[in-house]
Amino acid sequence: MRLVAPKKTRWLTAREQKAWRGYIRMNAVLNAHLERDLRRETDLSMADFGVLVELSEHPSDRMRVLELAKALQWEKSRLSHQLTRMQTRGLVTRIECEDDRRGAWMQLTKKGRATVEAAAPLHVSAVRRAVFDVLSRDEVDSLAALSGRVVGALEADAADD
Amino acid sequence: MRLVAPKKTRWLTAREQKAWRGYIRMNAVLNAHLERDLRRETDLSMADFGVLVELSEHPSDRMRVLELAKALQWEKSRLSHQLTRMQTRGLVTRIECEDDRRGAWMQLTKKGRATVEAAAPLHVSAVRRAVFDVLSRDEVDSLAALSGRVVGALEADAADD
DNA sequence: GAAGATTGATTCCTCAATCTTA
DNA sequence: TAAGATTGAGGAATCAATCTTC
Repeated sequence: MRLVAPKKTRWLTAREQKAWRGYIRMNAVLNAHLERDLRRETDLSMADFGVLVELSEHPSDRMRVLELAKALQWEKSRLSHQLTRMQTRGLVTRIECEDDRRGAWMQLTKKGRATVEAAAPLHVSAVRRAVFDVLSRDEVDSLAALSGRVVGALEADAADD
Repeated sequence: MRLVAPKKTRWLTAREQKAWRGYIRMNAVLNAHLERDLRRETDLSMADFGVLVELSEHPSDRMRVLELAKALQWEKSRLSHQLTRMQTRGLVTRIECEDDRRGAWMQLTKKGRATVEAAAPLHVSAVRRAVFDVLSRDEVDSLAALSGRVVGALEADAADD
């Protein structure tokens, strides 16, 4: 026998719904826009670009696979498939890891670095036009703050396992 | 011969970078979390759920395919494939359109309605816990406002074609 | 057995081509 | 010819299973 009543659903208030639907829609529209733009200008997907940027910001243009997966918040198998494809395109190479022979380093190639350096300004411009030219200073700060809070809470939860 | 110097890239300022990276990460983390949660609890993907919700909010639980595509901001072929799968699972049915024989209505089945009604409270709770329990009133309003602005600008641009 | 990573099957998304009716 | 919609092929993402080294 149940000792407590089933918890009644707390639906979203009108203002919460407005925020949530807005966020969902911004996501869909913005992603689609940036993806198309990047593909048109550079022959890279956002996924490709994300990997390249991450690598390019690390010492010697290289990272351990798992480290990269964590940075991108990707499943490791997704990353593995992605890296295989990028390898055949000559954007990255796999390097054996000396001290831990299970693991591997992913290294940006010359072509990979040239590609990301060519793509970055174009992508930044697209982001600027779509987002930062449109938002006020306060809105920008608020976006940073609220993103940090949501991510922080979720990661704190995930730590309780 | 070029008459103007190549436009120098206006990189993101520190605060803009913070906001942008935060947003990207929130996206990744939040999507992954909500997707997993919904799948675990209901055997529905976010894509499935989105379609069901949209239909359930329209008169007679039905919509024209293109109308649905626009509401979800999806490519029509993606939607078509998705609907085919959902049809085989018995969540929706296709109904011929009387006045325009090219088109079709998508109709929520009984099972579809039951499914979305069971899933909705669970999903809302997940969203509330991850987002709205964490944000202040001002942040919620700001999220709504900034989303609206970004979407508005992008759609205004798209109209210039 | 667990950690680091890959593979294969399946599902899902995108692009271009197609089909039918307006 | 265009609008509403589907199809098929190929590329990308997920899940479970696997392989190797710790």
